[in-house]
Amino acid sequence: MSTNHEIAAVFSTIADLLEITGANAFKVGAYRKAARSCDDESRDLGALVRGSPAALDEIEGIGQSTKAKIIEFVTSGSVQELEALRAQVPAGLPVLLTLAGVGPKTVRLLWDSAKVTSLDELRVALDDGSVASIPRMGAKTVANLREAIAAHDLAGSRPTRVPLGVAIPIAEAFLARLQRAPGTARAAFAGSARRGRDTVGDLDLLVSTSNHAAAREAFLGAPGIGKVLAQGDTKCAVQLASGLQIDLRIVDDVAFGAALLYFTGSKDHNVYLRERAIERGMKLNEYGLFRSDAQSTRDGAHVCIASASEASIYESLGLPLWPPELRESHGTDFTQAPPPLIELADIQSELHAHTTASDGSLTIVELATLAKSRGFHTIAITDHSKASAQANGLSVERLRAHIDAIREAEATLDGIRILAGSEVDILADGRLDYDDDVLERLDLVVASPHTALRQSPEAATKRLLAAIRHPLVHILGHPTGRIINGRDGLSPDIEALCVAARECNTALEINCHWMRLDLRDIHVRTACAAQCLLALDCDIHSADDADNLRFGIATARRGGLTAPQCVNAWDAARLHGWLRSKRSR
DNA sequence: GCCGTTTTCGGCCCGACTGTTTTCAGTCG
Repeated sequence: MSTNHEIAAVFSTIADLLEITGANAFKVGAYRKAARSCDDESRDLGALVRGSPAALDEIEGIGQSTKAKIIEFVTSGSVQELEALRAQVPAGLPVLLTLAGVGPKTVRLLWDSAKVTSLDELRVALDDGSVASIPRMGAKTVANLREAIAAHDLAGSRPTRVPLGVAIPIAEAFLARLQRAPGTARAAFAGSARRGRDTVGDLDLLVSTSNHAAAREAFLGAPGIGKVLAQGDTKCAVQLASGLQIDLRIVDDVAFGAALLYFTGSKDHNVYLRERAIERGMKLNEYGLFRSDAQSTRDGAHVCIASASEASIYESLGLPLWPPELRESHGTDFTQAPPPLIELADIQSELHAHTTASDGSLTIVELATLAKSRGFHTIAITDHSKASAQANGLSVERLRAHIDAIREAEATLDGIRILAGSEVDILADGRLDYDDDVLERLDLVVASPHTALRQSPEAATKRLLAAIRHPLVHILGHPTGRIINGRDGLSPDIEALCVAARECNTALEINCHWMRLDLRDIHVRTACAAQCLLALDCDIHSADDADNLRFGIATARRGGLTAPQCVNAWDAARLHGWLRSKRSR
């Protein structure tokens, strides 16, 4: 776990414990926000404390108290206030907060009235009737508690967040149902999926319709639903058998923009917009932007200032329209124009693809045809190098023959450049898996770490810097090697990598596969600030992999990437000029 | 606990659904 995650966990735990003790809700919220900020911070907090602690002041939601605790944690390994809270609250209580429908008030009530201090004691208290004897604890609540415990036991080792690439197809299947329902005007997914986060905690769907009941029925009648969590006239929530929760909001079409804005978030961005509305004598909710003295419900739509589109609401608040991917709180100044983020249509080449020669399922010609069908001007064939034996990596002899085959394929196909490349292993010590005389013969070299992914941050930084600085390397492939919900991968000093990449004109890859998304969003932010080149590649092993580009684009946009900084968005002349610049011949 | 174009105190987004209640508290997003 990184230092940032550890500190976030400290603040999150403090928030949980404070909440159970009945502390001021705004104080609890401040700790939760501090936790989010630490998790989202791209710089290593440990390094900041040791190098430039004043920089902590720039982090949104970090004030004097939380800053002192960050320093305390980094220098001593613990936080006194957390230890003091732990002494007050039984260790087994916070887990009760994770039960569905159970919040701090309920935990406190169970603790005070039934002497419950752990999940096991709650089970006993439910069985012996002591929970049922508590005021306001009726039969239904007892049943819900039992179910929540069962769900908690079942969830067990299941990751709580679902990869974007798994969530989006589910969202789109639901949207297709909603779009077929009578009365539906518009349907969209919102929430963190629309903001393009690499994983989502749940799915947020929105439908505008003249027939709320039909939309609700279409939603609740979808296959795969394990449990209905809520069903009202404007809001429904279900849990799929897989555990994924899906929330649906149903609104009239006139409020679609306001609802989309509200449901897209982030939470912090909603608070920002709503506070800005208040400052200007207005009120913002999911039905629209209203004069603050006006009726704010759906019935008051006739006096609303803006509601049909997100753009109209931003404009009425005196703000430019911000893309969903940037609606987070990183100290962004939302009064300024957002950067012109890269789009799917900007991508003109694929520079990381595997054939049947190593571990891909397509031939050279099939890959080239696929790239051509996408309107690309260039595809690079980059099969694995010899060290990746598990992926049938190519020996030098096989690589030589492969290069010939690629040249031959290019001669037979019009309208697409086919580059002879390789995804070369970066060995644990930073050396590459082919000698320079072999690399020199390739049009393009992607250097990637595949093994020794648990080495120290220092060793990883040294290893990756060597690859970035290698004069024959064009792209550093999936730099950390992380697999979402699978392995953490390397934790190199990303800022150092970005600075070196800029100096050497080497691109850092955003691997678009939804299991990787590596670099991740916060790393891309660092890369954009350092103005180094980035590559957006699908690491194609089969035809479907090309569809992962959207996920990489989302990650790139979250990092603030614009087209000129992405080598795949360059026209052929510029791209090939850059590739040749790393070859002496 | 954080924050500032009505600043160093006094605020802090807003609404839906559920369960247990005869008007609301708790939870959630």
